[in-house]
Amino acid sequence: MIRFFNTLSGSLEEFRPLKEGEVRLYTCGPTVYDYPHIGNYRAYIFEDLLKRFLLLAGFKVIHVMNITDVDDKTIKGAARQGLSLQEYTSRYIEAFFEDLKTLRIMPADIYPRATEHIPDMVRMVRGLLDKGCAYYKEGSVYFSIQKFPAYGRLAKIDLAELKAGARVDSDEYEKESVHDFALWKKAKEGEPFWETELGAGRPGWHIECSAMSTRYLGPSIDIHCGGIDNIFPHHENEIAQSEAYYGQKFVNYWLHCHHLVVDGEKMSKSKGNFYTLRDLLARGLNPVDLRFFLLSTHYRKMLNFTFDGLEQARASRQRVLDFVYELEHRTLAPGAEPEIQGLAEKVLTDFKESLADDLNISAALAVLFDFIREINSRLSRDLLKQEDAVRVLRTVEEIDRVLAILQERKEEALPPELLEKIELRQWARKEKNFALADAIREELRQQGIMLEDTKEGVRWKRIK
RNA sequence: GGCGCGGUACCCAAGCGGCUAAGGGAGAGGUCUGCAAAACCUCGAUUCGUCGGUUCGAGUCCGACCCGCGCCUCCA
Repeated sequence: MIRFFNTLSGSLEEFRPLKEGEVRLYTCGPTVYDYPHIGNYRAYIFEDLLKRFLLLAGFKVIHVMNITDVDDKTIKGAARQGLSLQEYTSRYIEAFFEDLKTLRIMPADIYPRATEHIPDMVRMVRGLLDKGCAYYKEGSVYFSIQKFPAYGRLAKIDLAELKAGARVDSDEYEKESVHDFALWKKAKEGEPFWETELGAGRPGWHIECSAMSTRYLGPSIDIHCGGIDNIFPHHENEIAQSEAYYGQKFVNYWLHCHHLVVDGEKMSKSKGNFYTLRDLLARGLNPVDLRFFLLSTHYRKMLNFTFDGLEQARASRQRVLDFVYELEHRTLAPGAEPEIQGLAEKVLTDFKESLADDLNISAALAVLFDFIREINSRLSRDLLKQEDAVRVLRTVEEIDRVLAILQERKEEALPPELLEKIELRQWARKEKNFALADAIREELRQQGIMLEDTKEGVRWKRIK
């Protein structure tokens, strides 16, 4: 049984897709006004874990992720640099896709862009106006939350308490009630706009997700994800629009990822306390280590980013890599031990079951590490045969369909002059000229190559 | 003020009423090795923010309190 924590009910629920064996997944994507920071990627990596788990569990997954390429920030950014909106955003879109690849995040099936779905949004806004759930005010269209009694259910916000008080709304447009939100914003001097039946203007932020998710996934979908900060008002508003328009339940399971914090404070653009993936790559970080770091803490738990934490993740992942390396390079006796097959099967089952429990990654990783220790132990006692090693490797690779933290298959080639040095060192060792041998090893270490002497011969790996 | 999250070993982190409180990192000792590295073995919280309560039995449920954080405004 698969269980997820549904923000809507505030509790764990058994997961049942609308259509047997298929999952319709919508995840809130980036607003492409800048390079995303690694906090943003925590959310995308959580969604990647979810998706990969569902695939491993045998579901067909239809995944849509939007790209917000028109909003206040993109408009401002483009204007500042004297670029067209499209020129400005295309850079960041490209960078985003590059980052996804770097972090081994599986691509969505469709990446709809707001600017390419204006008609869908207009149609919805028109419909909401017709139903009396929206109104015009000085050329803009607003959703009237009074017309949607369930408003506040997701965020558990009481409308009465939302009244006037608290904070000042920074929106520059006029509306009837403070918490009504813009569906369509009237064109402003010097800003991009679309000439539509609603008048000249551009869409509000929330409507795009409603329009684009229903466009590709239908009016009701299985899972909708995002960061915890999207709950209110973004997702609350999406529910209001979509359900008011279609008259049926919009999303069955809302899954939200907690924040990445740095020094105990939320990482965010406005606070300036953020790192982009590029920042970290420039520091020599291995992106897959970052992936593992972001992946290995449960998605509903706040994660504190520190370089020490990153180092711990690196070391932890290295243990898995060393294990795989060992299995691939050890010379073993032919045949198979009887218990290995059962053990491998149990590991896979336990791994899946752990994840089935609201993506309990800690438990899942514990299964993997227990397995590694068990096999290593047999390895050191010469209790593993050739066929066992193959089976164990296959199991780890199966697990890695979800984790995606293993080394790339291709063997990296070392420059010939380095290979020559390794040869020379082998000769020196044979001659018992250990001073020379150690000097060469040290020299290679300086160049980021670590040598290990094993019964099977020398092997090298990159450090860092 | 309202809503919500977290406080488990030196660090990260599972556990959601009951076998000896997972797992990873770091550390200590040992085995192997020319030396390293990796791996293996052993050690490491009589204790789970504090104080009460419920229970035969509580990190695990209830209450109060302390500490840290998030949302209520664009934000993953």
